[in-house]
Amino acid sequence: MEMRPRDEYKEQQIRQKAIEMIVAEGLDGFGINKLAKAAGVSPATIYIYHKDKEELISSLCVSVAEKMMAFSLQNFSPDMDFADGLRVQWRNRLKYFIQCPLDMEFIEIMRYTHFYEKVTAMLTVNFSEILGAFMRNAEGKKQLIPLPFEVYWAVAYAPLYQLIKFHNQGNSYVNSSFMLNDKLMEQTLGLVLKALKP
Amino acid sequence: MEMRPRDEYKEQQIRQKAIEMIVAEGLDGFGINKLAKAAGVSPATIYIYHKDKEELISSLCVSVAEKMMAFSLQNFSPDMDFADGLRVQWRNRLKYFIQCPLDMEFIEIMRYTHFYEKVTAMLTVNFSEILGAFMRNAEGKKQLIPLPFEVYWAVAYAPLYQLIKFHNQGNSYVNSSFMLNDKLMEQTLGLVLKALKP
DNA sequence: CAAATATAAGTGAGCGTTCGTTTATTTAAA
DNA sequence: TTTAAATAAACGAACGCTCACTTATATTTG
Repeated sequence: MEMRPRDEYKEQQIRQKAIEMIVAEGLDGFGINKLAKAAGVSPATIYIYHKDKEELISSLCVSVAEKMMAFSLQNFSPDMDFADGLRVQWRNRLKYFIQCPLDMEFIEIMRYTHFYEKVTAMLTVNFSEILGAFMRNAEGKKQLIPLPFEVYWAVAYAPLYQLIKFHNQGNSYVNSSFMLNDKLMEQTLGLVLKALKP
Repeated sequence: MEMRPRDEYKEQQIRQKAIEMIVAEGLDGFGINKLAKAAGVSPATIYIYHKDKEELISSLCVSVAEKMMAFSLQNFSPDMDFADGLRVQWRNRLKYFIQCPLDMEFIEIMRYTHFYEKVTAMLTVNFSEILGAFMRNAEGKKQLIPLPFEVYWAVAYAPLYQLIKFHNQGNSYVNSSFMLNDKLMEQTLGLVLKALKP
């Protein structure tokens, strides 16, 4: 006298198709009934796994952000040499965006919605502890100019994200077909290190 | 036998409240009936000035982008010295975001919707001509390392946008209250110039 | 110089549709 | 048989948008 087990594949499809739909059509083009059709389930099935639309999207944000952070910190330690540590982080983010391009775009869309507060709250804990420590260590070793955290972050990471943006939208302001590769990343990282080293 | 003149204030209110609403609640929280109430007009009045919801939003994107570009190119010329030219651009963008913070956030929200294609098309024309020329001139004068346009852009502008982002959301990953000011901007610009100069 | 007229601005009510969500029922594993 | 998963159908609410109508203004008319 036991219960019928959940079909994990269905929940997986719901999550996958939801991200695809939001990336393709934006948050305003996203709907529960549409999602149900795309995922091949009944609308009511979605409500077995999620309280409501709000909670579904929040849940997606959190799980994607967790995956991104796990990627980002692979083979990384706060006491690495500055140039090595920054290179590892850049490589990890590039690897993540090549392996999960939809996730990257999904997070960028969410950044300007009220959902992002939950992501920020999570990222703050980890990034402030680990990356804050990395920054302070590098400063101590005289491998990094002492800077306010925001200035450091803006110079150290924003250029990479901009390159990824150009890549994702397939073009920049002048090139009609831009593709990010290892050589371009390495060149940009070189400039950033030049800026940040004493 | 003449006509009743349009009340320009009404159209102005429609546009203003639309931007406020989208910034506050996102594209999915935006609606024609809600907008009509906020602007103090009838829903039907909106359709005197705009074909439909799509055209209204497109029109907002274009006019905001035009205003932003006009700001951005004030007192700027492609044949300025590199450091001076870049400083003028940074100052202009900062001035714009202080003077029109809603516009800035509006554009950022729109960046990840299908409306942004129209903005990109417009920006491409101007930015590629004027800023492309600025970059080539600076290279010719040996004031800028020769770089692919995307790498240049990512290093030269992305850090400023990141600082503005931190400011707009009121906090970064570690600071619970971050405010961008001239001194921080100048410090960051210094790093960027260091990276880009030969 | 009113009063009448023509024109377009502007509106309230409500159309048909789509939305997020729920209910009544069936299906499948234990 | 029991339990929960899963669904098809349908709900009220909210949506974008339109229609029949009123209001305001510039001109023409007497």
